[in-house]
Amino acid sequence: MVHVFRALDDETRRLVLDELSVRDGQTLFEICSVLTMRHGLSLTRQAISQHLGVLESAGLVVTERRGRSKFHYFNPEPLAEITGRWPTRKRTEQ
Amino acid sequence: MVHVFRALDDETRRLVLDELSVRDGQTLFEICSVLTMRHGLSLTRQAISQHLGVLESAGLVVTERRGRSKFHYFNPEPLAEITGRWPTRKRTEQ
DNA sequence: ACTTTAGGCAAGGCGCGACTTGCATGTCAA
DNA sequence: TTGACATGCAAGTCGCGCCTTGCCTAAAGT
Repeated sequence: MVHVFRALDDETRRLVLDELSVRDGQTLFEICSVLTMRHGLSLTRQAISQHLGVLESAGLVVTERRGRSKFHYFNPEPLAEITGRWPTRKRTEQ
Repeated sequence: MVHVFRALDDETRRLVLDELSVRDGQTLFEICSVLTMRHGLSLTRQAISQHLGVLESAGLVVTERRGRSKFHYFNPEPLAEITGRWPTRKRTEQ
């Protein structure tokens, strides 16, 4: 089980979440190609796969397998832990 | 300049923000002792100092120096980057 | 059955971040 | 000014995370 904060501490994983926000339910290869085309990333398929594993372990991505394809969906629920941990207020006067 | 996501990817730094949320404007030694007492941490003063440096570099902590003391204040503003990056909606149907 | 396609598993390299140790700087009190 | 207090700087160790390479499993097409 990977912590949400650690999952978000990587620009590639954040870009993956960006992409899934635009178009949900993409496969590994689709994510690979769109990351290469639109963001100039040159990573191997395994690298992206490991990133997706981290995101899934953190609960930020849920998957569904159909045949030989695996579809990835963005799940924003764990983000609530971040927004709820600290009160969003202005700093107090000293 | 440290990224907000990286600054938050450390339980010690998150505890520091927790403590500053409870009582703002603490010095390095105060943070050290309260982390040791209340959270069972056994870190050196330098370790905590480096953590505070990361938080300050990320903009999550602002400081003010008076004499030989340095006071640390929690600044929640950078957290907006997290909450604003991804839409908080339920996942679409496939 | 054979090939192609989509993905998984495991080991290794490599760099960076967390932490420590030691010394230096600057401030306040007596 | 001398000593104690609060913090800063720098080098070094060590573990872990990111990425690659290589091989394997399984589903679909022909």
